[in-house]
Parts: sequence; C-alpha cells; structure tokens
Amino acid sequence: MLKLTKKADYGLMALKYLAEHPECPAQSAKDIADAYGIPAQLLAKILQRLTKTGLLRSHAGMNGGYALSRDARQISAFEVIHAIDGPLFITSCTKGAKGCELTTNCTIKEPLARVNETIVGVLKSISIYDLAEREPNAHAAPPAQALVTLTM
Amino acid sequence: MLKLTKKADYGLMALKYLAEHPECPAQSAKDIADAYGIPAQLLAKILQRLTKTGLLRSHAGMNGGYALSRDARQISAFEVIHAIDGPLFITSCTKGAKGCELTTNCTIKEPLARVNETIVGVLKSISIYDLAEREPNAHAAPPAQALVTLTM
DNA sequence: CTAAATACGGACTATTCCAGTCGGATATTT
DNA sequence: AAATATCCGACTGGAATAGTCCGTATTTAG
Repeated sequence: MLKLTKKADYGLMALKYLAEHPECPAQSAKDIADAYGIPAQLLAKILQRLTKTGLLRSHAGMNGGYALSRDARQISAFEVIHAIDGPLFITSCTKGAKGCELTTNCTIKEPLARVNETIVGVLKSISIYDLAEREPNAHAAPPAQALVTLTM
Repeated sequence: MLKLTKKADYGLMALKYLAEHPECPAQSAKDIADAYGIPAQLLAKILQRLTKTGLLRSHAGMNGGYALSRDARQISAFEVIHAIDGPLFITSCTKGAKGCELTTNCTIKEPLARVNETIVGVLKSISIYDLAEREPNAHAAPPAQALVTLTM
C-alpha cells in the first residue's frame, strides 16, 4: 500500500529518459515506451497529460515527439506525480472541503496530515535531474541535502 | 494515490481509542466501532490481525475485548500500518526478491526507495500516544520534535 | 500532394484490489 | 445454559487502475 500508480512511475521514467537525452530535440512516445518495455498507448496518454500541464512540449509529425519544457533541475517529482495522479492524500478520508464524515472525530487525520506534508516536501525536493544523473555505478556522493523538520 | 487503506485508518483510530481509555481493562470491537461509526465486523477483523501481530491483547467472553499490549508510547503508527497493510512500498515495481521486471532499468526505483525510507521513518516516529493526547481545543504546543534528515 | 509518422482524445474492456458482509466455530463469564 | 466475545474463512459488490481500440488532427518527407 501507499503505492504510486504505475502511470506515475511511467511518467517519471519517461521524464528521466528525456533528461538523459538532451541532445535529441524530441522523443516519440513509442520510442520511450520501447526503451522501457511499457505499453506505448498508455504512455502516450500519460505524456499527453504531462503536456497539458505544461511539463512537456509536444510536436506532431515526423521526427516529432516530446521534450522537457524546462531544465530537468526545475521539474520536481512531485509535479509529475501530481499531474498524473492528482492531489496527494495519505488519509482515505481527506476530501476536498467537507472533511471526514465519520461522526465524532477522525483525530487521526491531523497528525497524518503532517506526514502527508512531509512526503510532499520530500517529493518536491527531488528533481528529474536527480533521477537521471545516476549511473548505476556512481553510487557514491549524493549532492543535495534535503532537510525536513516536522514538529509534532 | 499514495493512500493508506481504510483498514489502516480504522486500526489507528481504534488504537487511539484504546489509548484514550486506559482505565478500562478491555473494549469490545463493537464498542469501538460504534464510537466511530465504522462497520463492526470489519473492525473486528482488523483488531484480530493486530492481536495476531502482538500489538493488542484479546480476551473473549463477556466484558472481554481488546487492550493495548504495550504502552501507547511504545507503539508506532508504522507498526500498525505494517500489520494491517503489509510492507510499505512507494513504487509499484518493488517486489520481494525479483525486483523489477522492466527490462533495462527502473532507475527510478533507487531514488524513490529513499523517499520510501523517509516515510517509514516518519511513521515510526509517531506513536499511538501522539495520536491520542490531542484534545480538539489543545491545538497549541506540540511537544515532540521529529527530525528527519535525508541526504540525496 | 500524398503518405507516413506523430500527437490528441474519447470510449471501451479487463483486471485487480479494497470494503464490507455472511456464517459458523470457539472461548469465557454469569 | 445463555449471553457476550473473539476468531476465521469465504464470498460479494464496487471502485479504481491498467490497458486497448479507434478515429481525428497535425506536421514533415518525398
């Protein structure tokens, strides 16, 4: 449980792929799908959605495809996940405005909301660049240091 | 997305309820379910599972029910969630031993694994006691300070 | 100008997972 | 013996996810 959807995974993988091939002006959905062995049509729809939210730029026609709309360092994992899966709630009961229907108190919700914020914070601190520039062997010095302080 | 199951929510709520009523030797599943308006039979199964994993102690018969097996401060939210929902994986592809089937690389997985660990860390730092000792009005000074440092 | 390659997008199907129910067995107290 | 509990396996309904199909629009190559 507490899983990302496969679509979000696919989206992250695709952006990583694009970040790793900055020389190419665009990569088609099919190319990316083939590279990872994921269903092409499904990935296509994901990329379309990422285009609609402005993370990608698309170009139809031959040699068309998708490209990052910004530098990979400027795109966070959170943005990708949010674009694909929608808002991120850890509790089942957190609904838009009406809150929890459970009678007295879902007091649980309040502390878990902080956990939620923490997760969001962490995901925001990870950029697509971070995902890409990792050769399997270069496992050593990780640069950035994200510090999350949660008071409770 | 990235949601806890309702069962986990219910489990946390139930333990919180038990922590708030330390005077009673035991609370029946039905009592707790009624207190929150959640399905009694469903909660019963959840409590049974928590008993099997050792977080609760049960007692059949009249005036029977469930009680915390340890001090509320010694039970983490993570333990509860893990007992109910099983191991906590943020990525869809993390399977027991075989890892990811996707051909080349699910390089995504490695950075996300750290996110995973962070979440687990936060959940481990929250005890049932933390959930319970919160009167709706006492919204002021939160005591404990959990500090999560993640390097990436 | 035509054909190929590509993005776009709605509708549909399949499958999995979660939530909740049912029925019956066992244990304990009164 | 009866009432109150826990215990546990099996089943069902529904929602959400994963994936497919098919037609349209756009751009480039030849």
